[in-house]
Amino acid sequence: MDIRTLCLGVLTLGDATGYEIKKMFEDGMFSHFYEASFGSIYPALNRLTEEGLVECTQQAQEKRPDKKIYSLTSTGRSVFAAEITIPPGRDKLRSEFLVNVIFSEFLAPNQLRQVLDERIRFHHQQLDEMNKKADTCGANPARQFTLGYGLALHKAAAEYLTQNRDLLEDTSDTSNEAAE
Amino acid sequence: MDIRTLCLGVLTLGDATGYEIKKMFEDGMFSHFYEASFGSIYPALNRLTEEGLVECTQQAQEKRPDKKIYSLTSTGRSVFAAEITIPPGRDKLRSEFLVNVIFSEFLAPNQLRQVLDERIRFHHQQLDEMNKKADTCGANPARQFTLGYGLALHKAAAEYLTQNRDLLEDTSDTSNEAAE
DNA sequence: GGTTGCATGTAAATGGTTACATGATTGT
DNA sequence: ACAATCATGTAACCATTTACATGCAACC
Repeated sequence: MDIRTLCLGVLTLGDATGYEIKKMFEDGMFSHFYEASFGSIYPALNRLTEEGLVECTQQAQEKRPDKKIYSLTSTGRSVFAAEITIPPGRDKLRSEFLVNVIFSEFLAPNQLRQVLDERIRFHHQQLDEMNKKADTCGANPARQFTLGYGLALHKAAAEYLTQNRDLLEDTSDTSNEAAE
Repeated sequence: MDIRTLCLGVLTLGDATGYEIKKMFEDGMFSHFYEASFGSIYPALNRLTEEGLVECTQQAQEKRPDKKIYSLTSTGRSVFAAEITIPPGRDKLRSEFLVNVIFSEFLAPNQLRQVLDERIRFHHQQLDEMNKKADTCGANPARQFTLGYGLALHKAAAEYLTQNRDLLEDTSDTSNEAAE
């Protein structure tokens, strides 16, 4: 699944500009499980327009570039509907954090502590953010579900890290003794 | 963090061939949070050899290509040690599953059911695999920790999905009534 | 007789990011 | 004064995947 398809998906929720779509990946709905930069979104929208899957109505603005409001065409909608029925592939994850953990013997104790502190702080921050969003998303069950999913996982992660970090940190402490 | 660095990391654990490194990403230690194909590993090892970060001793084999056993040089080890102290970037995730969930109104009820069933099955399978590995990894606290982390997250995910799938599925059922 | 495992590699295509270019407005 | 927000876009670069090429051995 590429950015092109994701853009179609976003537009099923209502018309939007490229800039607004970017925000969905930055703060919005998708921010927790997908990323996309301007450099991929704008070309995607242009290509989708050429292919007739979206339409674009230009809206002149005084001192800024014209705002280009994209909307899904009926072709676009059915292309997306077809795309979304393809069984989802595996999640793709790259976690530098877990690489750090696996190779934590290479880290000084205070560095490891910092990495773990920061990670736990991050999970708590995500929990806060998601709790705030939970009110906003009202009666949409899909958004409630994904938010709940995010909450459940960040909570589990934060708890695991808090409760088990000593497994990692005790060893670095005792490695002097253990080596002797 | 690129495959090059990951290869250095793997080699800190002992000498290995490209083929063996690939297996680490397929079944081994890294399989749960990183992926890599031959097309990235072999060129990475060649480049690392050119740069003097790894060494390669060829081992002739009768009816197969020579086995190339790579080992870390001291330069390689210190380059890796430096690399690993860089604070980890954010996890990069792309979850087609969650895209499916967000846009689940586009799925027929039985398709959605299948997607959720499959996902729950997947988490249980991962739990099984990790439980099996837990015995194998003996006294290495870093591996125990990452495995425990994986177990905690897959468990939380499986539970959340099992307990809350009706949030998604009830709506598709009642959408006929709600629309009327 | 077909698939899996062993073992290496390359070339093309993919799909993205980063950095640049432009520029007013609003908030700190 | 400086950063952030709004708003679009391009070009160079990057890392990686996919598909191909080779080929025997062991298992089912």
